[in-house]
Amino acid sequence: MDSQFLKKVGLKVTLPRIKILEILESAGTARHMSAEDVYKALLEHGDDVGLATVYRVLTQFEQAGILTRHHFEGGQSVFEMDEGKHHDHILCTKCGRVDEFVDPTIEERQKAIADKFGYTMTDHSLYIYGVCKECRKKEKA
Amino acid sequence: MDSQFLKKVGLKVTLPRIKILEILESAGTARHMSAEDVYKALLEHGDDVGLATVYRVLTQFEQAGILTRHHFEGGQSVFEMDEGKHHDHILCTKCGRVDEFVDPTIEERQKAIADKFGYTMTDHSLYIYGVCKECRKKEKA
DNA sequence: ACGACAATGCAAAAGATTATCATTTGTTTG
DNA sequence: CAAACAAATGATAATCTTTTGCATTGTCGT
Ligand SMILES: [Mn+2]
Ligand SMILES: [Mn+2]
Ligand SMILES: [Zn+2]
Ligand SMILES: [Zn+2]
Repeated sequence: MDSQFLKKVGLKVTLPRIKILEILESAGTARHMSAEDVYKALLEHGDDVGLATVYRVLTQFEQAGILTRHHFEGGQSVFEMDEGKHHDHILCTKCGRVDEFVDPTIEERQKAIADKFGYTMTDHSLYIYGVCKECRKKEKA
Repeated sequence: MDSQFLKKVGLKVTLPRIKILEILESAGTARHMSAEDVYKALLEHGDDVGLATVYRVLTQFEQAGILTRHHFEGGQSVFEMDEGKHHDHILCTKCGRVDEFVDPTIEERQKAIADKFGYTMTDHSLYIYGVCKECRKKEKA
């Protein structure tokens, strides 16, 4: 949260890092942001940070465990504050809406599958794609 | 399989398309190939096909339902012959090994989650990442 | 305040994929 | 079978996202 946090993970407390943290923390519903999203948000706030720095800092935050990186369909990486609790995502392919969920049964089954194939599981990614309720309404109209 | 298949889906029977089909069909264990992989395989066979054509044809085959496209971690799209039966993947992050599985319980739970959130599910992708047995052995040594 | 070293910004580079367009090839027709 | 037309190809340029090089600036412990 505060900048002492950065020191703790071995990163110097710089203006770009503080600003980027602020953006991510105050993102609200738009928790899932690409580097470009973060960059634009910074500019809108009047903070002039280079795009390359945004990329660098996001990667550092990811390695420090502050952020989680996702690979939604469509190319760019998206990041979100790591709130400690793992979750997966369901996305609307029409409007880009994102919802989060955790399903203990699925989590458990994944581990079982890894075991069965002799893998030590390090990570997994599950994305469900579909059309949300609002977008279905619009389509009918 | 044969080239009449191409006609059926509205694609002209051209040399590049036939060659690319052959590569994909005879891929064996290396079923999952990137455009670059296919391109290199063609060159090794002495078939001079342009990289742009490989990209175009793979996309066309995907749209025709002959191929399935996946987004494994690491940037490039990978393709595989569509054998009709859906499956998910578990990958070794050390050696690139890929295994395939189907878990009815997970499939079912995904549908339930989509319902719960009011989505009409159109697709989903599940990748489990880990270290395979062979690679664990090597690490210990 | 000083100095060592990390961090930044800009521009160039890289990697993957798509678009452009002149030329070639496949398919249809007579 | 050859002409005619449209579709497909290949070389290259362009795009998009992300990374890198490097000179300059900023941070932090002393
Ligand atoms: Mn999330
Ligand atoms: Mn597969
Ligand atoms: Zn929607
Ligand atoms: Zn392995």
